[in-house]
Amino acid sequence: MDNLLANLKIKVSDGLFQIDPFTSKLGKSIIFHSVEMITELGFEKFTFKKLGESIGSPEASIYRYFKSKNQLLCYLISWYWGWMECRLMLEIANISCPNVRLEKSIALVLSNANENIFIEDVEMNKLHQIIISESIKTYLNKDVDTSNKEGAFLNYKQFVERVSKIINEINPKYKYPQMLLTTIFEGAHLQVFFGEHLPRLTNKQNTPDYITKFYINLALQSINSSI
Amino acid sequence: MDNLLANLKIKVSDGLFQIDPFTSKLGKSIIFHSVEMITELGFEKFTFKKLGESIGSPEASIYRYFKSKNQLLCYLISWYWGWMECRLMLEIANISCPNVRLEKSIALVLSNANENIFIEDVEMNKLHQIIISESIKTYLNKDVDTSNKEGAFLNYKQFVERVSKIINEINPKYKYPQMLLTTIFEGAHLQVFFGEHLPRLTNKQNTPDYITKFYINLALQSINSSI
DNA sequence: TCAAAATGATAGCAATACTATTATATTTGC
DNA sequence: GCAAATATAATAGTATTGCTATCATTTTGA
Repeated sequence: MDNLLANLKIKVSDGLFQIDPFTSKLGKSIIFHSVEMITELGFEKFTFKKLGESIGSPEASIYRYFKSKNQLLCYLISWYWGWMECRLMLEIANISCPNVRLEKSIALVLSNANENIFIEDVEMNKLHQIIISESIKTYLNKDVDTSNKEGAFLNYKQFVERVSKIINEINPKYKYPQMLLTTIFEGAHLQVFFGEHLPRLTNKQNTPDYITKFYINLALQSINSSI
Repeated sequence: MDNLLANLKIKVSDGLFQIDPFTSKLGKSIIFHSVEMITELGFEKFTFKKLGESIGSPEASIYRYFKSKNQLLCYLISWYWGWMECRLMLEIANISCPNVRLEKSIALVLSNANENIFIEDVEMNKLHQIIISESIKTYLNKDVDTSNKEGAFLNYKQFVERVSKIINEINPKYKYPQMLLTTIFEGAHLQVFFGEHLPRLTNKQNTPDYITKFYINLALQSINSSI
């Protein structure tokens, strides 16, 4: 599965970089080390200066690839969702039952906690941690409309779109597929975080897939009950 | 209703300030102007220097009340949830049916968009906007455990706790009340934001209360369906 | 092989997030 | 009513951040 995707170039909107990082050694190094560093320090304490030191390149060189650390974060997150869309296609291919496809889609969003896949040397596990803790920061700010125009959320929107089509197969009259899905995806990420840091805000169980099961139930009930 | 709460001091954990802002004129001015300014600029572009200028006091004086702009944000958000808990108590008092109480609780979380209430001169409408766009930033970071120990999330936890007790009245065997509620509350805030900035990630309707209705349905279905 | 492109080395700059010091008001307890 | 305590103002300073600019050097691809 990782081998298959290893030959696949994940498309990211060209408003999210100055130079495509996967066209050079330095660019790939920026991606690799930024994932490591943001996972370790968190986005607030992460700086291009520190990144430069860890890469062994000057800060200014990084700015040739990404005009700001925000743009880099947007890139990483978009890249993640591009990859998730590929995984989704493989995961639901040749499965006729839309309910099963939906279940697999939801499980996929939470799957990175269990397995670990490397793409272009990047530990996708760590990128998943970044998605959980940092992705919301890319849109919950005053520059959201600009980022949106630059295509920052395209891959995420496409992912949501694809799954929402499955919902419409199950129940063509269901009116809120996107709303339900973003509730579930963002909620799922949040529950992972709460489980680790704010347990009173969740209901952590011993089974590793309790979050997945909870949201699959939530989804199916909502979709099937409404007329 | 605002008159009633006007005489009520909202309790905020004392780890969230250096000097209680409601004990002095300058402190109140900090609260008032910070709400105005964070709403307008967003948290990232908000600084104590700008706040000082708008108040007419030096930056250093603000640091005597709050050790950082993060602490101030935590204070504001905790104060909001303290106020919401008061509103909740009033809202559900003397209502015997737990389903109705739950419905009113969920509606309450989204109510600030419609009405506007002033507490201590603060437009709670604007504070609600801050909750929507900024509150997640208080916990999605590497200092979350420290903030948690300082009591930053106590008022929110209490609010969730109270509503989760209503869920347990409806279905004592329901295992995920906190999980369901944080999914709904955070989701509800997010859908408001998406409706304004990222419409492809939601399903905006013409009716003003479509989000409320969606989440009330979601909640009741989930609670009643599980054994 | 030679020009174009990418990278490195270095400097600089305005803004941010604070801390520290001293002077001046303001409140308060007696 | 007045001294003492406290709060606030005025000012300065510092390390870091988030960039931009310049020029030398290395790499590259045609």
